[in-house]
Amino acid sequence: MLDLLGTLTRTHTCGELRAADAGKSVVLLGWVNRRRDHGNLIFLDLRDRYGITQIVLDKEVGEAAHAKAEHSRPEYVVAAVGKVRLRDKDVINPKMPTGEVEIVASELRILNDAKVPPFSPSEEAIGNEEVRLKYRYIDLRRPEMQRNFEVRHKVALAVREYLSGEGFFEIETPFMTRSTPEGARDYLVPSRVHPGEFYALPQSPQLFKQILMISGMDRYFQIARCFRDEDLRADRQPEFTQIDLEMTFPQQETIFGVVEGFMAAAFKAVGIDLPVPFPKISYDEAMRNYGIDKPDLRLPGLADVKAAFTAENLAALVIDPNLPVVALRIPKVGELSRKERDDNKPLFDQRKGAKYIDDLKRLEKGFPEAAAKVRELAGAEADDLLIIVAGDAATHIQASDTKTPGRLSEREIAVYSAAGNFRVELARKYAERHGAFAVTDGVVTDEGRNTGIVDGSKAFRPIWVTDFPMFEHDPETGKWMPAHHPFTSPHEEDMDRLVSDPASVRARYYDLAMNGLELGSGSIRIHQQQVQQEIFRALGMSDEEAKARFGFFLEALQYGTPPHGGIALGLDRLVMILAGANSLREVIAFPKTAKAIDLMVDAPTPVSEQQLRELHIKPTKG
RNA sequence: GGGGACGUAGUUCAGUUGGUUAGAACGCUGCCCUGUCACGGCAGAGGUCGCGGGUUCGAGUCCCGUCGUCCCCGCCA
Repeated sequence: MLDLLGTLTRTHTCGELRAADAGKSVVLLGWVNRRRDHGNLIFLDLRDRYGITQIVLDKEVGEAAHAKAEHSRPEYVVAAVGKVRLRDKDVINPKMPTGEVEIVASELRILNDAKVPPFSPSEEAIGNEEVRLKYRYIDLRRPEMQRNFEVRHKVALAVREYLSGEGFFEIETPFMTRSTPEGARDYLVPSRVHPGEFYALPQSPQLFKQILMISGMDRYFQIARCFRDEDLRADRQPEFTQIDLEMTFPQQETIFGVVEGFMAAAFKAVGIDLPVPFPKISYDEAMRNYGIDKPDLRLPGLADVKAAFTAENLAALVIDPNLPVVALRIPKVGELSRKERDDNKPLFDQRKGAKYIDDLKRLEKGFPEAAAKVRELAGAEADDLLIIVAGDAATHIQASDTKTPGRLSEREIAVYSAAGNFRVELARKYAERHGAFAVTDGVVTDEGRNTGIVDGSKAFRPIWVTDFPMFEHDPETGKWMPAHHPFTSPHEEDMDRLVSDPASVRARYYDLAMNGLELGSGSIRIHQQQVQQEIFRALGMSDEEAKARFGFFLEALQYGTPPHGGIALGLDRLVMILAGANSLREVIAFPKTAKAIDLMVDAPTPVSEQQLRELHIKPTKG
């Protein structure tokens, strides 16, 4: 028989009572975390979002309350009425913030019972994610998850406060909008009123926010839900949240300043000092130094070691002398065994004509001078893992190595990115040995938040990546594709080469990367209608097609569009980094599986014939 | 669309060369216990070895298919 709450009111949370509260009469409400039954003496650990407090049920103090405790079980919801008592010195629990006190309960009410849960929120590690997602309400009771959502809340709040203080208005844009197929696939919403027609869920509020600039809103932001119907990854969910902003009359640096401001504020809100401004690197430099456009600065970059080899050396090693020769170095990993090297083979992408040398001992035997020079150029310590990556002279691959002065060729990029990806894979695999990733784990702790600001300069390494190429060449279609989105402005001094030499055109486009993760992208937009049309043409889009897809926008551009620009940052990814999590699912309350299923509500599902008829939809399958 | 890992009790996992009645820990149930905090002690319950088919005298174990979860490539302007 369950008890009624009646007029009982919570006086304290389960995390706040301390020695100074001794003697107070209190009412605590929460879930039974654990029960320790000693016969005539029972301990209940009562848990809520704020912590755990021990309740003592002594048969001699209250027989009825003691009997209730005998019947209570983990996850029962109970009310404890009693007095705060200082614990004797020898039974103080130093591991708990409330460990100096306990509640001597005179009354215990069982407000609700609970089935035996498939796993306990009091367990440290739960492995089975399927079960966690199905019983998400139990999973979310775990202190770790509650902490993650506290971080998420604080970050979002700090961003809002900061941007508001900088004059940004938070403005909502529609969820049901027009399909403008660009990059990702749209989620479509059928219209009942307009047979055969569909709304689309926004992939981002891109065009709306640009139109808000045309509208003279000056500074806009939104913590916006976005939808993309693409395959999932650990860091990609079909619906996700972006910190989206746009402003009128910015220079690139103006936007960097705003982002650095709210990032610092967000980190400060969870107790971390994030130094500003963030370093900057051009796309080309990023490729040369890290082999990737989202560099992880927690580990050393690539070193150019071509100078270590003579032409004869390169020929003997079957290395293409016209392509880069670089060394990747991971500290403290040490020399790899034969077996380890074999195991690592699949981690290297050999498809694009790159090769690597990971047996430095053998290189030292055959080419002692070159090997010594490589070590020197790479700045390698004795216990560093050192691997050389170069172009394979024996592979003839179909890739353009036409060189635009000042830009990297496709083949050069292939070698750099093979090295860069290998570096990332190995760094992840040997994370325990080099220890550079461990710092982020547990930086956001209760201790950190309570004792002041922690120095985050080593654990969190943001970097701006700038000057991306405007176009990418698609080898399959032979067309030039926008490297990013087609509303990005080219550099003013590159404009005249839009048609004559598209590969050399730089975009006023920038990414913010942190710890090897792309946190966000933005750009200075095109604000002149003619330029926008030229870009569409350069992309092989006819004027008619452009008009059909973006006519409303091209029209809007003609009514006094100010120069404008902005950025969108993934809130989920940001919180994931702060929480030290390795999946977005840890920081999204109700996420989807890799197959885009919600295991708790079981979505998607078929719908009734009736619903389909009303929407004028006839499925071809199922 | 492709590659890889995994799937055994509620949970985490073990299960040898294919061989008797499939095990452990935690959890769960009952009894005992007044200072535990991962309480302890005794007793007990709990299994379609993901599912389907095949090979075999015999399959958790081998083969084929299928489903599910995770990771990666493609994809994600």
